[in-house]
Amino acid sequence: MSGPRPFANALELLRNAGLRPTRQRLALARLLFDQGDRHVTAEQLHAEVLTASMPVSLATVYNALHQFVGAGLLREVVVNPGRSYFDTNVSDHHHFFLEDAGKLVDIPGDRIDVANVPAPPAGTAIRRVDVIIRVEREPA
Amino acid sequence: MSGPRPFANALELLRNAGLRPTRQRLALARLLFDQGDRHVTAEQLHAEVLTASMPVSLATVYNALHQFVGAGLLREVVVNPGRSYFDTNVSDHHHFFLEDAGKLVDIPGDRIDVANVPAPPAGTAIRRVDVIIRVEREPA
DNA sequence: TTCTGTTTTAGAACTATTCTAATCTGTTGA
DNA sequence: TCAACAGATTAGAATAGTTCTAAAACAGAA
Repeated sequence: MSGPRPFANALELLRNAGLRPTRQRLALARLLFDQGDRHVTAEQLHAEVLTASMPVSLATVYNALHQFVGAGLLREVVVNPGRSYFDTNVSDHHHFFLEDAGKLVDIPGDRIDVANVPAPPAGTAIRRVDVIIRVEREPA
Repeated sequence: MSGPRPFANALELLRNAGLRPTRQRLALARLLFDQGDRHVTAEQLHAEVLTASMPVSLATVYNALHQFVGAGLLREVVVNPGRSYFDTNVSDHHHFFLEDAGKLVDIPGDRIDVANVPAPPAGTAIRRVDVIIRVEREPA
């Protein structure tokens, strides 16, 4: 009865995804989905859930993140070698990547046009189009 | 006097980039630039240079790849967490990424249109726009 | 409750990459 | 030509992020 959430609560969200609503997954789902759109790394989320006095192991954080991606609740964004971001916004959109700060900023799908996409190589089908606009601190 | 190369030879290419033309860098530059456009990982290039009976340490391969990127001879493409690709095509273009095979395929810059790019966040300037079209083996 | 399959966990293992400190090499200038 | 020095290379250790393993804990069904 308060925020604009796609599901009534984390429990229902997990049930809909066919994931058993364990304490750990509930805690993680709440952190991820009870705020607006977020871009988190596994380490960040792990730190948050520990701070929230709900100890969850790092392995479980990774497991849950991947299960959420598999269930379409989360999207993995790759911008940096050796570190994955998980995006709670799974609608059609793209990203600014602030290289200095290591931060992602959403660009709504309708705020950018990608046209004339050539046909994919023979025997393959397009799964997704990712546009990443890398920005840097403006030279003084 | 044979192939279509942007520089007469690896030696001149390194000199122009302000890099001392050592044996190792010459060997790597030849492998990278004497063929057409390539997308290699550090490990792949290391394996190639060893096969070519010119032992070069992995650390040197990484050093050289980064120096080549810094000199604008190479471009780093990030599509996978935990593995970098280096692209010898530094002109304006984009990529198909064949997820099953882990292969990159160039899309010439003029074969795709990215329009209406929104203004970058305050205080930042666009450094590069990357379009990655992820494709998968066509479902049978 | 008890049972069963799933989930969680600590810690080890793994992969890609970077660092370190010693050795070597290319270039410069005498 | 050669000495000297800055820069480059190297093996191996170290690091970061992630995945794996095997054992213990748990959720849900009966």
